[in-house]
Amino acid sequence: MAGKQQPKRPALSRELIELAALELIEAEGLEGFSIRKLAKSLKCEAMSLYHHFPSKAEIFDALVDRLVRSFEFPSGELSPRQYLRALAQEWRRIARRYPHFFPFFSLHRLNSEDGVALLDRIAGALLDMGLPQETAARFFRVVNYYLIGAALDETSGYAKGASSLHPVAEQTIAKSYPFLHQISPFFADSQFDTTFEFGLSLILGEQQMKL
Amino acid sequence: MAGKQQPKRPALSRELIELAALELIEAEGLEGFSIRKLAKSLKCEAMSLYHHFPSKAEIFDALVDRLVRSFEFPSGELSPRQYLRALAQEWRRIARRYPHFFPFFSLHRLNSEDGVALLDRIAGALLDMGLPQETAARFFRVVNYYLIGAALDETSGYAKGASSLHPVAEQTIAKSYPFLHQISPFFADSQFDTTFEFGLSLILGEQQMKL
DNA sequence: ACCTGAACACCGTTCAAGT
DNA sequence: ACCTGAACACCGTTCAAGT
Repeated sequence: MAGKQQPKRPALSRELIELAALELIEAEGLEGFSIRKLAKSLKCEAMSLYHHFPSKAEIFDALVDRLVRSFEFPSGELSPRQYLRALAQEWRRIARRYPHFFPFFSLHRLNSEDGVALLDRIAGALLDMGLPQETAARFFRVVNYYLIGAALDETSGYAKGASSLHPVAEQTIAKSYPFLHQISPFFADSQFDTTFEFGLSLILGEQQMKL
Repeated sequence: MAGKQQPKRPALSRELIELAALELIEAEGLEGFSIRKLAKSLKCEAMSLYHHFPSKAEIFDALVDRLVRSFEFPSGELSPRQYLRALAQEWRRIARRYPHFFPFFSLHRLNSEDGVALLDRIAGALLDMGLPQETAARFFRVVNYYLIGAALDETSGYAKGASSLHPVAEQTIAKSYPFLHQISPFFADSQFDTTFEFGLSLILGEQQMKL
């Protein structure tokens, strides 16, 4: 009724741009993402986005923070091991929710305000378990190394990841690489959970390799 | 003496191009690399490179294979644990030799002929230790996850990696994030070796977390 | 066989301008 | 305040051509 004309689309906002960016990345991959495509998906000009973010890097930074803030801490009465397992599974959940963005996320230092808050809370949980500072620090990092490697494998690894342009055929492996062939069934996607738990139980000291 | 004119520079070859590419990547970073800059560093036109490699992706593939072939297996009388430690250190050596290229390397499946040969040889070593196929397979992957996470941290992590564009100041951490502040001295570069060995000893079953 | 230069379809970003 | 369009300095790659 008002004389004002209705806009064809909702006004842009950081929130809207971030959500569209994540969607685009998950649809097209990190390489397939561009500011210009993002603008198209939002039905605006590429330059309009610069009113809300000063650069592409700032958009990606905001996405890292968004993932960080989505981290949900376990609640309830949990033993230290149960708590650590829950943290690990939460990490995996985020990786699997954003498989294409995850490599960027995991190579990024978490030294923004949101990132530091997350790290501080995890550090607090480890110290709360009674671990000495040095042990807590080293263990924090060791578990993190494992989670990053595992999540990268799950999201961009064996089956889905960047392949060689000249991959060796399965039959060639069967014929010429007998050791790899013997163990390769356990490298299937369906084996991920079991392998992940195995490694976690080694690191958490619930089981020990006999070598 | 011959009538033939001397060329201003040696003829291009895959070898020459690969070495120059690695040098450029380590000098400028993965993002800073381009076919055009590579050509400039070789004093030729960008298009000349296409006579030797059909695409940029093929060059990167060749670099992955080059790193794979540079992997040196331990020799001499070694216990299983010593052998595994030597493999881990060799992985680290390569990561540190090519810190800028390493993230690309570690996100790439090793399913080229050279890659598969490397994986097969490592698989053979694990089976040789008497590990059952399933254990060998899962352990292979678990150690690999750890090595990838650790090497990424060492080459592009805490101190050197892609930072937030709005990093939190050290003093702010000291004031507002007490848990992180307590453990952060152990996150220094100088602590890498000790932390790395700690995690490795957990995974190799030489020591167990008490939680 | 080996290399070149112009051209094409993309990038991120600057700038000056429009409402 | 919010958005636009032309332009700039880059990309990887195709194509037709030069020796």
